[in-house]
Amino acid sequence: MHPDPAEPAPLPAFAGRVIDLVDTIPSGRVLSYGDVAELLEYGGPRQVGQVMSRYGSATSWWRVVRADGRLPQGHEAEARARHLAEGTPLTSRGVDMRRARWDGVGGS
DNA sequence: GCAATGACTGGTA
DNA sequence: TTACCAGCCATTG
Repeated sequence: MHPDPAEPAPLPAFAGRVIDLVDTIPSGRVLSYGDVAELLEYGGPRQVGQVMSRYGSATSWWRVVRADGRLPQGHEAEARARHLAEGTPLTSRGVDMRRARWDGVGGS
């Protein structure tokens, strides 16, 4: 293989997968951090959170929430506004996981 | 190479 | 119901 000198994005392998998957989440649906790690068959929820913290701004980060439906720590208000605009099922706590959780396959 | 970090999770009190 | 604790594991310093 030839090393490509024009590679400005030395992203960690995991980061690229996370961003790609998050970008695939349909509007109005969400995944938990643990779900993302499980679908990627790699790492864990903490690793997904770290990727979002660093590179999340480049994708629909608000569609990734905590397993209990709470919004990302430190971005609750902003995420909430995004979900309201997309029509995501919400509860008083955050996202209604029973209705908004995406299975990663397209099944409603 | 080693130690600490973190947009987490599930279980227990 | 809420609050706290230990485990988790790639990435970063």
